Amino acid sequence: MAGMGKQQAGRVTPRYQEVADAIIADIAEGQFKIGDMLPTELVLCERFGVSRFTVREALRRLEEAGLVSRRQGSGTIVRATEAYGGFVQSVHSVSELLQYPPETRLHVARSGIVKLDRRTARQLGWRAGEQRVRISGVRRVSASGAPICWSDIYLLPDFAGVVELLSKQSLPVSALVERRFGVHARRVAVELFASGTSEELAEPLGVAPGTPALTIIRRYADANDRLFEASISIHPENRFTYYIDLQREWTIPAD
Amino acid sequence: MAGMGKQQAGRVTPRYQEVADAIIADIAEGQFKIGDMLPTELVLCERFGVSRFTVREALRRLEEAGLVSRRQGSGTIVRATEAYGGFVQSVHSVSELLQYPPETRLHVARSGIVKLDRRTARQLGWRAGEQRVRISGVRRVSASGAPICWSDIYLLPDFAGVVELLSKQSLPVSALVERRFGVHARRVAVELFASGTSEELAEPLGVAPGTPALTIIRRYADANDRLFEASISIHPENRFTYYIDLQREWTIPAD
DNA sequence: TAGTGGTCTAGACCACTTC
DNA sequence: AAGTGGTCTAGACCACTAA
Repeated sequence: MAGMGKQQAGRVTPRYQEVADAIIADIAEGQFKIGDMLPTELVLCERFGVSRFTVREALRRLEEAGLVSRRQGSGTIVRATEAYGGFVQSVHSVSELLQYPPETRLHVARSGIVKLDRRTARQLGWRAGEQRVRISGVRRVSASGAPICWSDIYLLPDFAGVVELLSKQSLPVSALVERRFGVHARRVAVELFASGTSEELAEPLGVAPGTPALTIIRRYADANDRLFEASISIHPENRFTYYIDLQREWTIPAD
Repeated sequence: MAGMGKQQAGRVTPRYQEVADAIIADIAEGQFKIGDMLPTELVLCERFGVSRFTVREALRRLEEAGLVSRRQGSGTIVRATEAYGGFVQSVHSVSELLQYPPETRLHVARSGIVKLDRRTARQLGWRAGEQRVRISGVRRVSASGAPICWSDIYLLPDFAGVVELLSKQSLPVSALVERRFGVHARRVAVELFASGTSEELAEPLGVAPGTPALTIIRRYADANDRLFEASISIHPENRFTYYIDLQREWTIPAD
C-alpha cells in the first residue's frame, strides 16, 4: 500500500542512518574494498527492507563523507575506507581573513602608480615592469597607538578608484574592490615568513632596524584566476599573531 | 494519480534546480530579507506546481549554500542574501598541515618528562606544573643540510611510547599518536608570529642570536576537546614559508 | 537492450515548535 | 491543537552506461 509511513513510534535514529552505519561497518570490516562496487540501490532496499528513498538518503551521506561515489548508469563505487577526512579552515569573509581587529585602521602614507621591480613582481606573482596602483601605510588601533604593521597594497590600474573610498571607509581594500567594481575574490593565497625590519620601515613602525618581523603576502584572484590584488605586510614582533583554526572535515560516528 | 513521473522528456535542468533558482532570485531581489521566513514547503509546492520532494530538494541546496536554515516545527528562515560564501582552506592530512617537505626529518636532540613552567604552559594552553613528555630537536632536509627549524613537541604522559617509534619512522608525531594510540586530532589550532632566535637555539640552528624567526605553535585536540599534543617550532628567516590557500566555499551561479 | 542511478509524484505518519 | 519540517513508502519515468 502506497504512502504507508511505516516509521516506528519513538524512533530515535533515522532508518537511513542505520543503513548508512551498516554499510560503513561493512566497508570498515573489509567486506568492500576501495574500488569495489556497492550493491545496487534495489538490492540494498531488499537487504535492509526499506524503500529506495531511505537507501538513497543513506548513500547520499556516504557520498558526502567521501566514502563512495555514484555514477548514473554505472553504479556506486567505494572510494575510501577511512573514517576520517581532512581538515578545513573556515573563514567567513575577507575581513576575517585579514585577521586585523575591526577597530584598527589603515593610515595611508602614500599612494600612486608604480612600475613593479623584479623582486617585488616575483614576490607578488606578477611580471616585472607592469604598472600597478600601490597604497602604502601603517595599520594602527587608534591614531596614536603603536603600528601593527606596514602594508604595501598593489592593485590593477583599473581599480585606482578605491584610493578615494579608502579615506572614507575603513574597510579592507579587497572589500572596497568588491563593492566598487564587482570583482570578487575567489581564491586567496596567504604566505607567512620571517624577516627583519628594513631600514626604511624601522622609523614608521617605531622599532629598531633588523627587529624580527612576520611578513605576510596575500594574493587575491578573481573567478577567472586573474590576480587583481596583492599585498605585503610587515609585522614587528609582539604586535600581531596569525591564527588558523582547523576542524576535521567530517568524522564517521564511532561504532 | 500516484507515481506518475511527470518529468518532461529532454529536460536538461532538474525541476528542483529551477525552483531553487527562482527562490534565489527572490532573495536577491529583496522579496525576502535576512531573518524573513520563507513560505512553507506546502505553499511552495502549490506555487511551483511540484511535489514536496522537489521543493525539499531545492531547499536542501539553498541550505547547503548557507542561504537558508530550516528547523523542524518552526520553518525556513533566510540567513544570507549574498551569492558568495566564505573561504575554506583544505588540508587533507596531518602531514600536509605541518607543511614540511616529506624528505625532511626530525632529528631528536633530547626527550623526556618535563614539568611545564608558567610561560610554556600559557603558550601551549595547559596549566603550569603539569607533567608532559617533551621531544626536542631540529628538522633537516638531510643529515647534513641546514636545519629548517627547532621543535619542542609536548605530549600527554600516556603517549610516551611514541618516542621509540620516532626513531624508526619519519612520520609527524601526531600521526604516530594516531597510529599507536588511536587518538585522532579533531581540531588543530595554528598560531604564527615573529620572534628572535634565542641564545640557546642559535647554535643548533646555525644562526646568530637574535636572527629573525617565524615561530609556529600548534595545538592538537581530540574528539573530546582534550589537548593531547602541542608544539613550538622556531624557523629562522629564509628557511621556511607557511602557505595557506583559501578557496571560495561556494558561489551561486550567475543569473 | 538491460540495468544503473537521477528525478519526481502522491500520500502518510512523525517529532518538534508555537499558539 | 494546529502547523512546521523530518522521515518514509510505493511506484513511475528518465538519462546514462555498459554489454
